[in-house]
Amino acid sequence: MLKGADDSVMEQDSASRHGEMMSWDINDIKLPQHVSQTDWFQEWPDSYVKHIYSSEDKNAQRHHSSWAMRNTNNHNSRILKKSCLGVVVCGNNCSTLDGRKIYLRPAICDKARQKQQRKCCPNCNGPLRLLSCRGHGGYPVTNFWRHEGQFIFFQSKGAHDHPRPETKPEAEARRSIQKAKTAFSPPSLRLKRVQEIESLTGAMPTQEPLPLLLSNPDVHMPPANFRGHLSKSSHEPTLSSCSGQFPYPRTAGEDGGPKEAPTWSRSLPQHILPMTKSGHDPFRSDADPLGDGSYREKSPLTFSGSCLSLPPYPAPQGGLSPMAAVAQPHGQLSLPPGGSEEDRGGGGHQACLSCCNSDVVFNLTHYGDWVQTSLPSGNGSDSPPLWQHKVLPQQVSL
DNA sequence: AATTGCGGGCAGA
DNA sequence: TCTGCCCGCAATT
Repeated sequence: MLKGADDSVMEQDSASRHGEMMSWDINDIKLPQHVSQTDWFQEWPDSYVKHIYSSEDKNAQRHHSSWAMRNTNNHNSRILKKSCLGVVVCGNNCSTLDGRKIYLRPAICDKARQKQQRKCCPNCNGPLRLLSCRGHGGYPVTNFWRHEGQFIFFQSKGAHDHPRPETKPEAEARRSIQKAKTAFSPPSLRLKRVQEIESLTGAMPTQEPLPLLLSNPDVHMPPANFRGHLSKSSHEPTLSSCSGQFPYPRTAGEDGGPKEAPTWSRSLPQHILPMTKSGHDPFRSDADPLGDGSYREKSPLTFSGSCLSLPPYPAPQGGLSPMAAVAQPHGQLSLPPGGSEEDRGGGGHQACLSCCNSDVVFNLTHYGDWVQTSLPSGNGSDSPPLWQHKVLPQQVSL
């Protein structure tokens, strides 16, 4: 009987907690003031979810999202509204050799986005196309942020009907790579340098993380609510988050994420660059590789990290390195007929070096170098996970 | 150079 | 009145 009573109490607690967490709307005059537990920051909120973050949460303070969200004027200064810009895809719908799609992050600024769309697909040089978000009744998914006291209320309306774009750090890194590309020596010289380094080390040189976003049908993305089932104490320094799922846990049982992954989640881009540029970001490496605070704007020759590994040299069978896959300037690499894209990896490393865009190759190398070495504690806002290199590439799965 | 937030203004439902 | 969207501005990164 006592147990039954306890269960009843627990159920009531659960129900009240659920109500506390969910029975509000961002437009309510009065939002819950007594929140027993706040949520862990969600990088990829999707569907009609609500979250209550601590006002101490730096990500929440800055209204971050890994979706490309632009500010939208809703004529309400109390509620910040953002709408999704979708994802930039290749107009040729090209795939890399291992079947990945190109999913770039739309620039937030209109001007920058127009400029971005005039550029070419990094994989096939084809035109880029903005795939608009239409997940909210034909309109873009909207996110709402509202600061109330010690809490920051978040509400998402609509389910993204497009793949995830690369994250902001990835996009920034990609831009810096492109800058470096134009600033440095001509491709022929770079290629030579790559080959020289390879001959010395037996491995690709490490330069910049490759932020190019690719989808990999073979990579299973955990459901959107996966993160919600991680307990705060269960954070192993796993590499699973390298797939783009930020390993932030949410209070157990509070996940407001979608119950099912959207259909396109099977081809979600593989977010391979879990670094971010500021200390409040979950993947910021507090161990600045340079130790001088130059984390954000690294020299193209400095080491950085990501979670994507290159296969041991030479490239193993069955998997052209993502870099090599990306590095085909003329689109589909001419390959022996008959092989599937997944089968084209054999010798890809060298094939890449011999025929692909050496700029990209040069930037490819150290995917998988970074590993999460510590995990958030407390509310997660003060102790972001630390990412440090290096991990043997073999330890990192693609 | 790009992001972010704010706010004016317009149009359609 | 609400919503979506365009635009420009200023501060920040």
